[in-house]
Amino acid sequence: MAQNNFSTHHGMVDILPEEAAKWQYLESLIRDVARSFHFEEIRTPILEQTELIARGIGALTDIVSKEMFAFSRGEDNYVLRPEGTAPVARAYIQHSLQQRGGTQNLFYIGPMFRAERPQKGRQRQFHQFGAEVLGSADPLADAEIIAFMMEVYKRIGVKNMVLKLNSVGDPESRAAYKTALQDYFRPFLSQLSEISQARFDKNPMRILDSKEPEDQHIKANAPKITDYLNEDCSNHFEKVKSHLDRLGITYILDPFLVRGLDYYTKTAFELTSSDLGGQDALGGGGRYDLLIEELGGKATPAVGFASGMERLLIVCEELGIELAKPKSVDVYIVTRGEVAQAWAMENIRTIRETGLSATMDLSGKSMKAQMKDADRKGARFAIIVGEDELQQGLVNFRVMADSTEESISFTDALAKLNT
RNA sequence: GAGCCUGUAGCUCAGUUGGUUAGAGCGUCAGAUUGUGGCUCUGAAGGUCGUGGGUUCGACCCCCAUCAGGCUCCCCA
Repeated sequence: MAQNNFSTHHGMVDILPEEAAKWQYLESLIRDVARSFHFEEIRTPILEQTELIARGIGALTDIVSKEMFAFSRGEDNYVLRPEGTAPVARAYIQHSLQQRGGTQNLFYIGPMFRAERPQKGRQRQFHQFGAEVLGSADPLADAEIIAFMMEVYKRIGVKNMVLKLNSVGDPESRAAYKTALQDYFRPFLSQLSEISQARFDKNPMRILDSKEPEDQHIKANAPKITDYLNEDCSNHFEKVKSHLDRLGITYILDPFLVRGLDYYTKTAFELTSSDLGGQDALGGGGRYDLLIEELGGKATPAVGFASGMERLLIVCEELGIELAKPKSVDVYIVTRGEVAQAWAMENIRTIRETGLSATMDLSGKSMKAQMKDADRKGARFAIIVGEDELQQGLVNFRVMADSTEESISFTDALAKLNT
């Protein structure tokens, strides 16, 4: 044991081989869904300019005000990206992706960073997969994004999910609503929780999001934003709902659903699971028609979602969904003596070239130990060679499952492997 | 950032009111089987008892701090 025990930083974990196999499965499933929806992958840097995140997500949000991993180097300010949408929007502008024509239907999978206090389902480095449709104001895009998200969970077999849907309106609708909300809450101001009181002036909509017990009965009768939507927002919302109905995607309307990022307009949604515990959001998203303009691009309507990989894994664990079968190797070459080791090192390539997986002992263990290793690795066949066999031009070909073994040429063994 | 709970081998856990060399199962490695896995038997390795202080003749056990994890908030993925 080393004297210095290094470990991962607070809230950051290693993904060990058994876990990594599950990740590979989930990632490939997500890629399959992306392929069938014909969304193209985009990979953006993990470090972005701090100002991009602050401007995109909103300086007053929790993420920007207290959860960023940021540092400076010379003149430049770096931040580990806390979410994926602002970077994708930045890339869209930087590379003039609208020039590719049509809407840009993009997806991503990757690590995100937020300096929150870790707990189950919440880490400082976590992973999201998400998708964006950039360049469409049509409710079709909202429906497509939600359908994409739901398809991932459907293919995995996740149950007990609730899709919450709301519209947070546009600036005009929101201004009217904000006034109505403040008028409603003002008489109760002293009874509200401290947090909610602080939100009263700047962002009264967030009061609706409160889980503080003293706020619940007060907010229960608060005006609903859906009653304050202007005609454009209202029509949009109705069309999103009817598209979802047509797709057979069930949802519940949650007039108090307010998301924590400033850039949302119109559609907002969140997918929650009762199998998650305290951190119950599997994913969420919405429309952000003003973000790209805010970041300096041409006004471009867009909609997207983001989902947590770790939370998806927790849900699968809770539901007993098997994500990864035990990995096994096709062929294990067991050797005795240096001549045989050298022969194996050279000829294992031939097996691999046929498309089968093959491995051998790399540490000079006894044959018994090699056999045990072959068993542990789930080898279907063992090819056992020593100097005697090599002199006769033969190998021992063993079928592990039934322990049958025959002495044949390596060429014949190769033929048998592929039957 | 706040409150509560937990922290003993790689893993899951024992450890008697504080009392000598801290245990088990699983796993790992080796032997029984001088060239052959899964079962069985035998043996070995593996622990600064999360870390650092303090109390005490003596601390895995009591106290404080700290780190890490869990739960509830906050908030989100």
